[in-house]
Amino acid sequence: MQITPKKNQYALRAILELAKHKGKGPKKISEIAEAQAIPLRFLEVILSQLKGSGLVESKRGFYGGYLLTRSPEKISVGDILRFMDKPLSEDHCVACVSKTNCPFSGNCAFAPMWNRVNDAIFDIYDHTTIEDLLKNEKRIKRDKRNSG
Amino acid sequence: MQITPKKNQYALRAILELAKHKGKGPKKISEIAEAQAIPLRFLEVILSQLKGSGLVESKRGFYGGYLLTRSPEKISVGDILRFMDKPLSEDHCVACVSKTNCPFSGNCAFAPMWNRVNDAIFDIYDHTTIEDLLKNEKRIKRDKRNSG
DNA sequence: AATAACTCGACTATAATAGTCAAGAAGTAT
DNA sequence: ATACTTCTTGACTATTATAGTCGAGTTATT
Repeated sequence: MQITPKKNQYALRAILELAKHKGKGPKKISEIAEAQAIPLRFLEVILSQLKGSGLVESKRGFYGGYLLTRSPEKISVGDILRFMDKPLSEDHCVACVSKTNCPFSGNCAFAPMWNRVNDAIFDIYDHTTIEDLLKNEKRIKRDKRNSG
Repeated sequence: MQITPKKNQYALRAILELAKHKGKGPKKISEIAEAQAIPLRFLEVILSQLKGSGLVESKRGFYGGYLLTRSPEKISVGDILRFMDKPLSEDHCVACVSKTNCPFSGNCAFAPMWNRVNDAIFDIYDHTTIEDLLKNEKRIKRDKRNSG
C-alpha cells in the first residue's frame, strides 16, 4: 500500500529541487523533471497546480522557470500534501472518504482509530520542513563520500 | 486519500462482527455481510483469504459459518492489516512500493520521513485490539441511548 | 436426498491514478 | 521585428489497482 500517490511525491520532489536552487533565480521545468526523474508533461500539470497553493511562482520566457515564494524552512511537507489533496470534499470520513454513503456514519467503531492515524501522519508531515529534507540529502551524500 | 483499501476495512469489520458473536458458534457469511454492509460475494473472497492468517476458521454445512480462533483482546488491527497487505514483496520502499525501480533507492531524502510515518501508523494499529473496537461500539450505543 | 453452508479460481467492471498532447501566450535575445 | 524559449491551459488517453461477480464444486446437517 502506497502512503501517498505518486503525484504527491512528485510535488514534494519538485519543491525540494526548487529549494536546492534557492537564490539562483527560476529553475526550468525540464531541469526539475530530469533531476527528479519525473515525466516532463506530468510535472507541468503538477507545478501548474501547485501555483494555486502560493508556495511557488512562475516566470515565462527565456530565463523563465519556477521559484519558491518562501524559504525552505518555512515550507512543511504538510503544507504541500494538504494542498495536493485539497479537491476532496470537506466533512468526509478519514478512512472511507465518503461521509454521506457510509452506513456507519456517526456510529463507526473504527472512526477514533482512523482519526488518530490521520493525526499521527499529519503530525509528522507538519513537523517536517523542506529544509529538513535538504539536510537529509546532504547527510546522505556526506555518508556516501566517507564510506564508499 | 484513503488510509487503507476497502477490502482491508471489510476484513476488519468482518472480524469485528465475529467478535460480537464470540461464544455463539459459527456465524454465516451472509449474516456478516448484511450486518456490516459488505457485498456477499466479495466477503466470501476476503474471509477465505483471512483463513490463511489463522485468525479465523470455518465450518461447513447447515450450521456452518466462520469463527475467531482467539479472543478479541488478543487480535490487533495490526495483525489483520499486516496480513491483508502481505502479498506485496518484502524489501520495498514504504512510500513508492517499488524498491528496484526507484531512482533514489538508498539515497532518498524522503525515506526517513516515510518510515516514520509507517511506524506511526502501525504503532496505532498494533495497539488497537478488536476488544477496543467492541468497547467503542458499546460506548457509542450507550451515548446514543442517553442523548437521543 | 435435499438443502444450506463454505470453497476455489477465474472472470469482469469501475474508478483512480498516471501520463500525454497540441495550440497558445508571455517574455528574452539578436 | 522576429525567432526562440519558456510556461499555460484544458482536454484527452492509458494503465493499474481495487472492487466486485459468477458458477460449479465440496462438505456437513437434517
